Order: sequence, then C-alpha cells, then structure tokens
Amino acid sequence: MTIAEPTVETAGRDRILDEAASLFLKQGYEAASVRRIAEAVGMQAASIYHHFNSKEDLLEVILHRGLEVMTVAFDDASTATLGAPGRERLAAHIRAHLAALYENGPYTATHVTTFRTAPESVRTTIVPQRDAYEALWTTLLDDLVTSGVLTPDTAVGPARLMLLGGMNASVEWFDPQRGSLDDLAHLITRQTLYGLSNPLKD
Amino acid sequence: MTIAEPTVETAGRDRILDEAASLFLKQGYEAASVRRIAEAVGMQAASIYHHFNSKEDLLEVILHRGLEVMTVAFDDASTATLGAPGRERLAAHIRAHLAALYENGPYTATHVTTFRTAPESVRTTIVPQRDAYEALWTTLLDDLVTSGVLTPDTAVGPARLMLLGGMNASVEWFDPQRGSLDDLAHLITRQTLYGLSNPLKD
DNA sequence: TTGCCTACCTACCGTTCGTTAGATAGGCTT
DNA sequence: AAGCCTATCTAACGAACGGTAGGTAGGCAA
Repeated sequence: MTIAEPTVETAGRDRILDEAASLFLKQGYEAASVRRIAEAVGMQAASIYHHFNSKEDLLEVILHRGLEVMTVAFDDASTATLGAPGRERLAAHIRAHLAALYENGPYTATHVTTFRTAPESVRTTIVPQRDAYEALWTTLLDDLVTSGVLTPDTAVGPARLMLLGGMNASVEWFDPQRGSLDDLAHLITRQTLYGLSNPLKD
Repeated sequence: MTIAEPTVETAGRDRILDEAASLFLKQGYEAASVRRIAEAVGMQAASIYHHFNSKEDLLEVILHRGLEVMTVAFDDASTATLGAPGRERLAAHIRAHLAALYENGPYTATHVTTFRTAPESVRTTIVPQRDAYEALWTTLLDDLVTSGVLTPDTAVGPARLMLLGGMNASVEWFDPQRGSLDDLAHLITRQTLYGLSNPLKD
C-alpha cells in the first residue's frame, strides 16, 4: 500500500491528518480541538480550514483512510496466500489486520476507536465502505467453512464480529513498542482456531 | 404515592447518573454536555452541581459504579458455581460479565467505552479498582489452568485481555433487544474454549 | 411558628469552541 | 516584470461550554 510520499503540495495536509488522527485516537474526537491539532502541526487553527472544510470533514477523511489501510492490507494478504492452506490464509489476514492497526499510521486505530461515537453524518458517509470491508471477511470465513477448515456449524456472522472485535480491542492493551506483532497475530490465530481448552482433558 | 419510589434524597441523583451514563455511552464524555444531561433529566444545568462537584466527578462516579456492577456480578457467579466443573465456572463468569454489560443499567457499558479517553485524573482514580477486577479474572484463569481445564501452556495474561476485550467489544454490535444474552454467552464460551477449527479435519 | 435544609431555580461569569474574513509573503507561470 | 496561486497569518464572530452566585419554595424539626 502506498501512503503518498509527502509531496510538496500535500505535506501540509498530510501532517494535519497525522496529528489529527493521533489526537483523535488519544483523546477522542470532541476532546481534540482544532486549535490543539493546529498547535501539534505547528500552525494556526484557521490554517486548517485551507485544507479541510470543517472538523467533521477532517474526521471523515481520517476514518476513510483508516478503512483504506485495512482494505489494502486485506487484499495484499489475499494475493500473498492465493492457493495456500486455509489456516495459513486466516493467519495472514489476521496478521494483516493487526499490521493495519499498528504499523501503518494511526488511521486504522483511530477508525476503530472513534467510529462508534462519531457524528451521525460522518458515520452515515463511512458505513458503506465499512460494510464492504466486513464483507471481505465474511467471504473469507465462508470459504474456510466450505473448505472444511472451520467447523460446518460455524455462525460466520458472530464469528466475524468476535474476531474483528477481539483484534480491535487489542488497541486498549497492546503496545507495538513493547510486544511483537507476530506474537500477537500468532496468539490470536491460535486462540481463534483452537481455543484455550485442554485437549487432553476431555 | 402508592408506588414504591426511590428514596427522596437519592432519586434526583440517580436520575442524573442514569441519564449521564446513557449519554456518555452514546456520544462520549466530551460530546455530552452538562446542559444536555440536565435536559434529559428535566432540570437546569446548574442543578446538576447540587449533586456533583464537577462533570469529571460525575464521570468518576459512573465509572466506579460500572466497575462495581461488574465486580458484584463476578462474585455472584463465583459463589453460584463453587465446586462446579471448571468449564461451568468459566461459562458462568462469562455470562455474568455480559449481564453486567447489558442487564444492569448503562454503567458497565459506559465504563468500557469511556475509560480509555477519560480525563487522566479520572482514569488515575479508577485504575486500582480496575486492576482489582482484572485480578479476579487472572485468579479464575490461573485456577482453570492449574486444574487442567485450560491447556498448560496458556498465557493467562493475554488470554484474559482477549476474553475481556472480545466481550467488551460486543457493545459495538450486540443489541440485547434483538439477540439473546444466553446465546451470546454460550457463543463466546464455546469459541473461547474450543475455537472455530474443524476437529474432523486435522 | 420559626428556622433550617434540601433541591431546585434564574442569571451570569470567563473560557473555549468551530469557523470566517481578509491580509500577506513567497513561489510559479507567462 | 506582472499576475496569480498556495499556504499561511491575525483578528474576530457568535455559540456553547463548565461552573458560580444567590435566590426561592416546600418539607421537617424545634
């Protein structure tokens, strides 16, 4: 995925997006004022409005980008594991979603933490794209059920929600500076597939 | 006046807490203004300050109560399953945590959605109590590992975070009006213990 | 009956909010 | 050199914010 190189004419805009996303992530959308965002960038609040029509607009672009990062990561994982065994494909997509959360800027993390309380007009705009991302996962899990990798009685809808919810919830406790993302991905993959139960004690 | 009412001196205060928690849950702490909370209760904004010292104070009481609801639910589940098989105990505690989220007012749900972005002073005050609740889960999971119900190589810390994270994440999609809480509890218990993998295809 | 206390009210404070208007400085195009 | 465009600035607007001061009505206790 190509997050645009800061070209001369977009550097200011991207700086604003970066700082705004970080502040939305840390403090929430309402608590992060336009003035504080501007201060983090190193400009005046009014200058933000040269690049964005409103604060809601700014949030919308950030949520959109977060979703784009996720989607690109998913598609990359799909092409990288074409024809691979089902469990490998699942592992790759879990790892890809976590990488979107922790390795490609604050956009995806901001998306998952901010979407629920975003202004309704923003949410409405984002929803279709969000549904599209969830549909990718539904298709993947459907495939895995059909090919017998997952139990035939898997309720794909709830399973998808729990898997994504579990991964997203990790933003509350996982620190990519201290923990290994591969370890986290492996842990989640393993727990999702096999659970915690002791197979020896049935 | 034949209807049993809350005591005179706490009715107003509890009404405020209920409405504030609901608004914090729906819109977030910053977005829910004192004036809107007061309007929902049916009083003037200034009257809130007869019952609470500040808006932060209000949030602190709500987060505290949310944690209390969880803790009581956990303890009830513990006493109800004393001596029961390990998997039953786990199931009961999962069901109890979900009941705290969905069946005992908006306090617990508000806690899990609001804590991360709460003002730092509030978070600092709440943290010890929060650690105590997590310690209850650590003890439970440790017991289950020791007694052989969970695999001996279970990493209890991450397992606890993922289980709680997964349950809490359900507030983003689970609607207790439409879905059965028992079904949800069963689903999470089953997926936590056994995963999604098809045991026939090994 | 007097006096106090609780639970609210009206009125208002200073601050911060998102946002707009208009100016300016520097670079690119012609 | 002239003109324009981009990115920023200063200054300010009205609205909403959290919070305070002081008043009042009604119940309860002496």
